[in-house]
Amino acid sequence: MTGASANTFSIDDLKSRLSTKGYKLTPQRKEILRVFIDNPERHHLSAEDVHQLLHSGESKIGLATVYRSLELLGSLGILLPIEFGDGCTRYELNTVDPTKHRHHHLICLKCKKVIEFDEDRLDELEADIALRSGFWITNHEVKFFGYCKDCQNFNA
Amino acid sequence: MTGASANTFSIDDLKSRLSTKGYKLTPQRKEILRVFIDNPERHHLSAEDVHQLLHSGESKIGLATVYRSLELLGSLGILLPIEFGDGCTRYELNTVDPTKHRHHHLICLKCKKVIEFDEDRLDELEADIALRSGFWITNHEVKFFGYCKDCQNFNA
DNA sequence: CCAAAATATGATACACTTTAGCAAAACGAT
DNA sequence: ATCGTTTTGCTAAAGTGTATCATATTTTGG
Repeated sequence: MTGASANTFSIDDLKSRLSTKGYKLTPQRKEILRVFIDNPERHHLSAEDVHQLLHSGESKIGLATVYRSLELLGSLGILLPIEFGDGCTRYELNTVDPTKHRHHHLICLKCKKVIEFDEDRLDELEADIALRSGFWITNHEVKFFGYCKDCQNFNA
Repeated sequence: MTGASANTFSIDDLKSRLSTKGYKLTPQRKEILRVFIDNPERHHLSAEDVHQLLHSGESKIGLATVYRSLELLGSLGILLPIEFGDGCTRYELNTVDPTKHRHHHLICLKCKKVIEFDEDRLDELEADIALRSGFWITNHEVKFFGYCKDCQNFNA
């Protein structure tokens, strides 16, 4: 037990996932994954965010490496990319258990606040769509747009 | 009746929506909306797409104006912005009837094909989330990622 | 443990989408 | 028709992400 919750990935998971696909375990990749593991409250991190967080320590990982590593970790299913329409791709830790329900995002159109909502309820719809379309669905993404409690009084 | 389906916006709708908010009706804005109305089979248009389609005619509308108009039409609820993760914001015509169910998008991770699925079934979930979070939800967006019929045999 | 082969990194230049700034033109109300 | 305001078009520039390539590191096989 290395300290990570049983619900998310650990550095050990990283090692095995990399090696089975022929990728190498480098200190940079470890550090980048650690940023996500060690900052459970700061998810939705962009490449620039990760780069800054790393450099606030004593790391000197190049920005290009951050971009490449995030994409790699995404392709391994360790991170999930999300787009909030703010001009950059953000990532969050995936859950280890693939049967686990996903969460949705509510995005305030005024203050840009993003809050999470822990309920899925899309299994039935997903199964139906897969059946009718012939798609093999591997993931889904749901976003609700609107105005949060603090902002909804100020819209004409 | 100007020829547009009763389900989508017409140039007349554009005029009234603009004037009630103090915006002006310009030929550029009319032409840009017309691109969407006249190309029902080509939706999911990016600013660059619209610019190209306009210039394949005899129009010489500047790219910056296209960007500004798309954002304006989006804020008026005439167009809906969508992000497919291909590096640009795309737009599609909104439906006039706000109670009309929205459609979802299935995105093939291999060939990048986007197909639409005409079923919503999120009303209950949306109402539940609105109640619990205090959000006033104005829109939602659902995307399913996976592999289409043609591509799902080639993934290890 | 060492050496060779393959992969990864870092720095920089580059591509691409989108925004900002400003002078000139166009809209619409009087 | 005139005036005030908005809009356009051009161009420069910001910002995110990718390509290149020499150098460094990891892994594998001896």
